[in-house]
Amino acid sequence: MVEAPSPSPSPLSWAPLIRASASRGLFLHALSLFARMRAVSGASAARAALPSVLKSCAALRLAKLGESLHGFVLRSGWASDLYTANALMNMYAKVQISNVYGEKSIAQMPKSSFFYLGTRKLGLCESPFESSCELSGDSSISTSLRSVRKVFDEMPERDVVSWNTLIAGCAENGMYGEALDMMRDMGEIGLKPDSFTLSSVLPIFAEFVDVSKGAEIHGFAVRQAFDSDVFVGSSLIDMYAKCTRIEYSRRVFDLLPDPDPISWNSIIAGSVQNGMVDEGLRLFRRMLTLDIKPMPVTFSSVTPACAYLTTLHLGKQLHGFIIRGDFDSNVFVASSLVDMYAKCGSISIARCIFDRMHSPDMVSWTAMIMGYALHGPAEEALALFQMMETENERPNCVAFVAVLTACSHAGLVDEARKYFNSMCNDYGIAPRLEHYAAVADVLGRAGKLDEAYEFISDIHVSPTASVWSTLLRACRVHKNIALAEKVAKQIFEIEPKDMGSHVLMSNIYSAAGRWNEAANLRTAMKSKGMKKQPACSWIEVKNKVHAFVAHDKSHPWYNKIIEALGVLLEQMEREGYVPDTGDVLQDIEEEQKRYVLCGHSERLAIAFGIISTPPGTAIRVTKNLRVCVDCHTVTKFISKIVAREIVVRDVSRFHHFKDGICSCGDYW
DNA sequence: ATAGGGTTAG
Repeated sequence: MVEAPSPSPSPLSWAPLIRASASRGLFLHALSLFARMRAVSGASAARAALPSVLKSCAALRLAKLGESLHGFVLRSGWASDLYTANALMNMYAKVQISNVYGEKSIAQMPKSSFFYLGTRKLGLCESPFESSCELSGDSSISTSLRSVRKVFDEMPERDVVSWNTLIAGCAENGMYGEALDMMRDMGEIGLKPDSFTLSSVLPIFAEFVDVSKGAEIHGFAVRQAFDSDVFVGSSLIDMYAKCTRIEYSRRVFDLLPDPDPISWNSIIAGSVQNGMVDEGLRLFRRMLTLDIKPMPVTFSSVTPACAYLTTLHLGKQLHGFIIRGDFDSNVFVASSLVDMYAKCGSISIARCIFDRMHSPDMVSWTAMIMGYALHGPAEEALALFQMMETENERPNCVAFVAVLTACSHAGLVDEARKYFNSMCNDYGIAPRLEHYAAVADVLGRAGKLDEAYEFISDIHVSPTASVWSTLLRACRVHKNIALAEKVAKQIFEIEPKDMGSHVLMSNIYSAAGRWNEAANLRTAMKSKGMKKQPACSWIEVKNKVHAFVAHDKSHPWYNKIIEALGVLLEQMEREGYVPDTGDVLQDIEEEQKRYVLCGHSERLAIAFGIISTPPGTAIRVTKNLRVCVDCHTVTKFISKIVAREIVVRDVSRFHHFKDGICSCGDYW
């Protein structure tokens, strides 16, 4: 990277050399050249090279060197130079400093590291740079920004670049109001916002999910013909995607004359995040066929699609790509892999990847803890949480969602209370609905229904239907009809068309033999025009996904599947299986109910898995609803009869069936 | 010469 020093160039030819290095990304080389130049020529020769030198400093995040260069600029009286001042602003926007310049006079800064560099062996940074790096905490971010502002304020003249640098600095530091005010201010003094300005402010509307303001910017971009700029285009795509207007994102993308890898990533990430995972995968494949090189971010955007679909074979293919591209050390990529393997049922592979990460961040820890929470071994989840705390990683609110979910899935009442209190008191995190829901769930499931009711009633923000419905489910388990009715009333007020709760309540009535009320509820559902989401299960066999809905005869193997189920049913009945028809909502004869149960989609998927794979192969099925009680029992029997491990992922967790036992301990 | 866009956990 660093070329052998050539004979000293004449004073005038240093600057172009330095500029060339910086523009090729050889920042360290640019700094070395600058140091050599300082050693052999006077200060005035440095002037033309300063913007590139400051840029290199910014790129390498060398705060102390940047400050001492600032001192050099002030002492030389070049602070009024437009390009130099712009570069200074940018430098402060990129590095982290601990004091605003001026508080400790920058002009008096020691002629430190970069003069020292000149006498060192030219080459890679050892001490001068490492010791000059400031690795301070969050509080210094706004400190740096105040220095950006100060340079800006003291400039004798400013151009669009000066304004854009300040606006971008504000936007990146969450000072959204200021950024937008400044965009208006620059317009008022006659400087028109350009494509740089727009791509800096558009993420603000993405963050605030303000599509109307974002669309105003889009209109302006179209009128000024900035909409073919890839930077503006990518932030427009992202803005619309974050505002759940993925169709607009797509239009912007399709109109981009020359999308770059980041534009591709914006549309792929947007599609996946909006649930259009197939489209996201299609776009990813198209990107590969167009020979556009994927980047680490591309993989962290696509991998969640496999996690969502439970398509382990696709996920493994992506993992292969990632390893071949040498992206697996990227934290974002590794975290998405941990999550993907956990959600595809391979918790042990997830753990391997997690253990090999050099510096897992909060997202990585949380993905792993959530993985255990979903699979059942709550001890592992709690142990990891504790390990994380001892490593001085500060859990955030999502990490607590994960650990509370682990408690709730394992019925650990005391631990749930402990973590909830620790979150509020030790970490000062305001509990959100997800936290209340997890604690209410575990209380309710433990039979402490009244305590759960009080707990939810105490929530200061208004609880959503989903928080109450955890309690409704507990009421069903503990057969408390009075409380169930009270809870259902609350739910139907908030969410009159909540399907799951109607079904649950109707089941509660049916189970108690109160057929009239159950029937009334069903009539009400019909009159509200509610349609039950069809239950669907799918399974991967030989890298192909087979999907089943209840009583779906469309699968080519349907007859074989029913035949196999019949054989299994006979064996089960010999071993003492009695159908539990409590979950069958319809008011029909018992014999018909049994028939309904037999058609449940996960049974079709499991039976298909058994007859289409060699004996002993584990079977992995995913279902879009919760497993019903009877299917859970049946699957336990089947796992024993055919001596197979059966892994079922339903909407809330994984069930690992083996030898007639399920990892959830029949608690879900 | 100096400035800009996209990513992972719920």
